[in-house]
This record gives sequence, structure tokens and C-alpha cells, in this order.
Amino acid sequence: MPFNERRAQILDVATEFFAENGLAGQTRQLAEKCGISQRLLYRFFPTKEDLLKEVYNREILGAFKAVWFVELQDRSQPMAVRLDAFYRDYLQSTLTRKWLRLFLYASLAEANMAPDYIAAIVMQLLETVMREVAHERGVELPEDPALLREMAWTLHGAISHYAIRRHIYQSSLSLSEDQVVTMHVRVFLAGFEDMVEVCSGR
Amino acid sequence: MPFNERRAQILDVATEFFAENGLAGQTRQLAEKCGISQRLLYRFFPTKEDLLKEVYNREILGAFKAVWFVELQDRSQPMAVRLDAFYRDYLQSTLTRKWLRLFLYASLAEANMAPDYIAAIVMQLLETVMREVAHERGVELPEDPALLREMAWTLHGAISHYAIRRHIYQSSLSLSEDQVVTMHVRVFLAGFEDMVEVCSGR
DNA sequence: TTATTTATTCGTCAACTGACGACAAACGAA
DNA sequence: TTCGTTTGTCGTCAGTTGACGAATAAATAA
Repeated sequence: MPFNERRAQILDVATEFFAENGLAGQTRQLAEKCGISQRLLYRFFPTKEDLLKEVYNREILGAFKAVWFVELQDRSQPMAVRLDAFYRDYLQSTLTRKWLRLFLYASLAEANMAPDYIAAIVMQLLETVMREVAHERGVELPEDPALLREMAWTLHGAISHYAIRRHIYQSSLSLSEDQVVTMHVRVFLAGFEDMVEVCSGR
Repeated sequence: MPFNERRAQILDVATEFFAENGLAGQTRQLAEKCGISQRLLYRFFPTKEDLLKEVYNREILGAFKAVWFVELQDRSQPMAVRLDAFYRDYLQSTLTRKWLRLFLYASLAEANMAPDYIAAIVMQLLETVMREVAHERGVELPEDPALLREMAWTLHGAISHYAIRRHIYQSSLSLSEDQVVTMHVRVFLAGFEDMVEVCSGR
């Protein structure tokens, strides 16, 4: 098998493998899953650490779509539609079992694998959501960016936690993903003015 | 050192140790942290598995206070006060770094370590919250228990996810825990009627 | 003091684990 | 064919790792 093809195959299998077995999964088992000898892995990746890093970069950091930021700010659509569309897609394409497990394993193992890059993206997301909803509602937002972000976490955290319940704890499966998204988005929008008022007045 | 005292000490150290290093942490390192030989561990726990099980039972399953259910249903207090008090305590005493890390490591490793018992407790919690708020507001709730629980998850998930951000991802640290709890509780209560209406009407 | 139990350690086994040197097989170009 | 490059495997090394038999030290009872 040609170099690049094999390498891609290993990365694919490794992603699945480490997501399921944790970052401590053994290279011999991984090789077996790839249908190759353990030794061959080391032709493509100098160390296990390098393989893990590449899996992480490809799967975790590559999961955010720039188009989301554009679509979230498309004011020709009502915010309810934008948020609904975004979180459906986000839940389907990013908050998957594979992504979540890798992300959690990495976060638990290394104190600062997740934060840096992710934090920046998510922060921007949170601020965008707040800005857009506030604009649509003609609401004045408080200054404190930390408070602002915490407000957006009301929605983002609820949906993220739903994904964790679903994929890590394996519960909360009786409603469909779309139903849950719609509910959380509606609840967030319905309580938005109250939330801003409550948070501003302290 | 007497048997029971030593055993208790090992359990304490082991809880901290496995929370930080994952369930795959090595018995030799654990023994060193206890200040004893590795061999001695095996006088108290037949296998590492048994030690892990005991840590899990003591630390994870024992973290829920029965009194919470009583206090949440104390209708002499307004719901805002009850929820605020409950979630402050819950965040402080259960959703700690130690508890969360152990819980996540266990959930990732074993498909059904968390669910069974925890799920039952949390479900009851969610239903209690919904029932009490609905009673205070004089609101009629929809029938579907899954939908009902998902509504309560709006609050419970947001706070749980805040704890994960704080203790696992190590972000969202600029606001105090109490501030965040108060905010989420207020937002939940402010949007409650809207939420129920929105969820009932589908 | 002596006997007996209890607490604790030493040393080791067998299986595992990441890493790698050496060698074989396949393949294509000259 | 021939030769070099690429793809691949075998076997092994050094360091781990859970587990445990046997010996030792300390405490307690007689």
C-alpha cells in the first residue's frame, strides 16, 4: 500500500481506537486493528506521542467550521433559525462520540491540551451569539466579557452537556437530538431579555 | 499502624491519586504516595480492581446527600432560595475536581459504571426541581417525563458543564462559583414559564 | 520471657509495552 | 535481468506492571 494511503488509514483507525480505548491504548492492539505489524507504525510516526498529537490536531482542532461564524451573523435569517441550524450541525459534526471521548481523554491527561486553541474559538462563538441575539432583540448588553460569555454558556453548556450525557454517560436518549436542540434554543431565546436584565442588575 | 486506620488512609490517598492519574495509575506510585511498600496494598485489597471499586463507591456514589431532596421541597422557602442553596452546595461538595475527574475517568473506561445508580438519583432530582418550580408558579407541566427532565437539564446541565469547564478544562474561572450559580438559577426561573409553554406546545 | 498474631518489606515472576535494528519481499526503472 | 527504493515483518531489548511467596519486624498476649 502506498505511503500516504497507509498513513491516512492508520490515522483513521487510530482516531477511532484512541477515542474508544483512551490515549493509553497499546500500539500493538492498534496495529492489529490496522491489519499491519506493530513495527510498521513506527515508519509513519516516530513515537506514539507524535501519532497522538496528529490524531488530536486532525480530529479535535479540525472540527470547527469557519462557516459557522458567517452563518451565525447572517442577519437575513431570524436568530432562532440561525441558532437552531448551527447547534444541529455542531452537535452532529463536532460533538460526536469520537470527538468528545478524545477531547475528554486529552483534557484529563494533559492540563492544557484543550484550552488554548479551543477556548479561543469557543469564546468567539459565545460572544458572537450574544452580540447577534442582542442585536435582534435591541437589547443593551453589560460590559463584563466574562459575564457575557457565562450567559452564552447557558445555551452552549446545556447543549454540550447533553452531548456528554448522550455519548459518555450513555443516557438521555429518549428525545431526538433535533428536538433537544430546538428546545434549548427556544428556551434560551425566550428567557434572553430576562437573563440580560438579571445579569446586568448586579 | 492499625488495620482500619491504614486502610482508610490508603483509600484517601488512592482517591486523590486515581482522580489525578486516571484509573490506570500504577500501584507502585500509589504505594509510594501512601508511604508504604507496594506489597502492603495487597493486604487490604485483593486486586487493584477491588481498590478502584471501593474508591468509586465511597467517593462517587456517596456524594449525594439525601437532605437535598428534603430541602428542595421545603415550600416555606421561595424556589429561588432553595435552588440557589442547593446548587451552591452541590457544586462545592459534589462537583469537585476530585469527583468529576473520577466520574469521567470511570465513565470513559466502563460503559455502565456511572449510569445506573447516578441516573436514578439525578432523574429524581430533575423531576423534583420541575415539580417544585411548577407548583410555586402555578404552572401546568406537560406529561412526557423525558421532556420534563430535559427541561430541568437546562439548569442542571449548564451548572454541571460549568463545573467541567472549571475543573477539567480549567477555564471559566473569572467569575466566582456563587455568582455563576446565582446567574443560572435566576435565568432558569426567569424563563421558566416560557420554557414550559414552548415545550408543551409541540 | 516466650509465643503468637499482626504489620510491613524484599525480591521476584510472568506478562506487557514502546521502541528499534536487521532482514525479507515487492515493485519499478534502466 | 538487475539493482535500488519502498513496504513490510520478525525478533528482541529495556523498562513496566499487577501480583504474590516468604521472610522480617513490631506489637500483643500468655
